[in-house]
Amino acid sequence: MQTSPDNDLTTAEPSVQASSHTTAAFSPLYQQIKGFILNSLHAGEWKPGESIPSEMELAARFKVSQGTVRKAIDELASENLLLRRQGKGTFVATHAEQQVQFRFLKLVPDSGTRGSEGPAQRDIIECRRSRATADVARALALRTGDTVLQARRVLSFGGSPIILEDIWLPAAPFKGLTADRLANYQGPMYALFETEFNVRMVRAEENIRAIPASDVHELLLKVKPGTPLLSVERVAYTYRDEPMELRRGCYRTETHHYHNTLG
Amino acid sequence: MQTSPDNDLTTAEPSVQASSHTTAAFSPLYQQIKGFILNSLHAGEWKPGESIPSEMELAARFKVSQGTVRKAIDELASENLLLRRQGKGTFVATHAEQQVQFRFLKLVPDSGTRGSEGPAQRDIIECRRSRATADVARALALRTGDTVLQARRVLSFGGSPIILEDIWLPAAPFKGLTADRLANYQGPMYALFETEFNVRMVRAEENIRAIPASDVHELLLKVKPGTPLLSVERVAYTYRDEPMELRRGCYRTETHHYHNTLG
DNA sequence: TAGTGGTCTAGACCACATA
DNA sequence: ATGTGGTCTAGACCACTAC
Repeated sequence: MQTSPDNDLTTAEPSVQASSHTTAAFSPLYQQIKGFILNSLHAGEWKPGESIPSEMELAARFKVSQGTVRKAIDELASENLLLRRQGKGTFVATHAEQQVQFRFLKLVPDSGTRGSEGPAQRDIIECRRSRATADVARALALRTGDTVLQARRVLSFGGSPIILEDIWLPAAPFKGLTADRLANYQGPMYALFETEFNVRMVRAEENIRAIPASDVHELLLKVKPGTPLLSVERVAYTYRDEPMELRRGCYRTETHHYHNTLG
Repeated sequence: MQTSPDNDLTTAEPSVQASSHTTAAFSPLYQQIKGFILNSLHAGEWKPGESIPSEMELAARFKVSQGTVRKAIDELASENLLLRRQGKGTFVATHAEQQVQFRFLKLVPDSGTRGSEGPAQRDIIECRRSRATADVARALALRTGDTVLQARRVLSFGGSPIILEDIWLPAAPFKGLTADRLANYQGPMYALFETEFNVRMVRAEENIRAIPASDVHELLLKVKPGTPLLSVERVAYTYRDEPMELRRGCYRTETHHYHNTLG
């Protein structure tokens, strides 16, 4: 069986495991189901916040048992791509929820919890289209000179400027995003990407160093030149491991620290 | 059924889910199995590197189906406490394996892979018994003044001193560990803890900041005072979430960086 | 050949949410 | 009352490892 006519989805259905010959191309059924679900997520068929079909329905659609679908969903849930809610259904994870609001921001105040300082203040310093330099292009899998959107902003907590961030986005996937829209948007930036451009950040890599503050930092973060700052370079990826954002942050760590858990 | 006489284990068997009344004390069978396995690991019944009983045997022992045991083991494997090897069995994870040698060290060279600079050199600067200060006691869940083992060492890569580490261990669980033994031991420190003291580090929390180098750093890391360094404070935990090690590291980040993955 | 973990199924019952 | 995900079972077959 390759495809079934009663399947209303436009994408190709995963072919059922061929147990007649044990070649190297073997892939477990549940992995194929998982790949199919990933495709649908990537295609935007099910949007962040929405529910996906029930396990029973997916099982019927793929002509496998509920347990096999369950195992595929289990893995996607453990990767934070899906969210299971007993009695309600399985939902596409989103950055818009309060819980996962700061899933990618590891800087926390030394005392108190996040948010105990009141709401963060965000000041856009700069926002424009530009050309990718060699290192920006490499991080975003572009070519040098390709158009990118660039933004610079300062995040303040408790009235003090703590974070200076430079952000680069590839222009193509964010077609229609104006500097103005970015500057005026209130709310999590990753939520904007989801709702307006169907770009969901699912994973990120960060490289961290200690660097001395420059004149720019003195101006924007109100620190003396030479003050040690945490330099955090982040590349965020979407469903298919496509790099979609480069972010370079400079964190003041006199009153905050970067918290990490090692499993 | 509470316990069965044919169970040869000394520890209490998990009581089977009481489905007759749905109280708040409900806990799934597989969670109880998981707890039992955790107990055995904590008690040192199965040692790091050894295999645990097969799924079938555990299922028979607990009088549950293989699938229920499998789910318990699945979770423990995903938490890196157990390691499954198809055809061979399930093994207690260990820090002695080459793969997971540096599971807790996130500092990597900017170019090349870890180890491309040749083997790390470790120089013990100091190693002695002392009394816990207030902050050390708090981190290790001790009382101020309790005896701790303290060590200071420098790690060099490619001939350059990169890391200065101060390590504190509670004296009680490491009874018999002499400063001499620590200083002369070759190999991963966490492997020594496992084999000699049945203390396995399964999890750690790190708090990171940027700090200026002091005179001590100038002496031991060969940097100018004021040079930004990465300050990494780590508390490592064993099976029952007991804090067992406090480690304060200062990393030079001119040629290395701290790498982190955000899920 | 035997034993291990890995996949898959079919069906039962439970807990939770909603109508 | 119905539908969802959560747990548990019993059994089949496959893939890998070791003897």
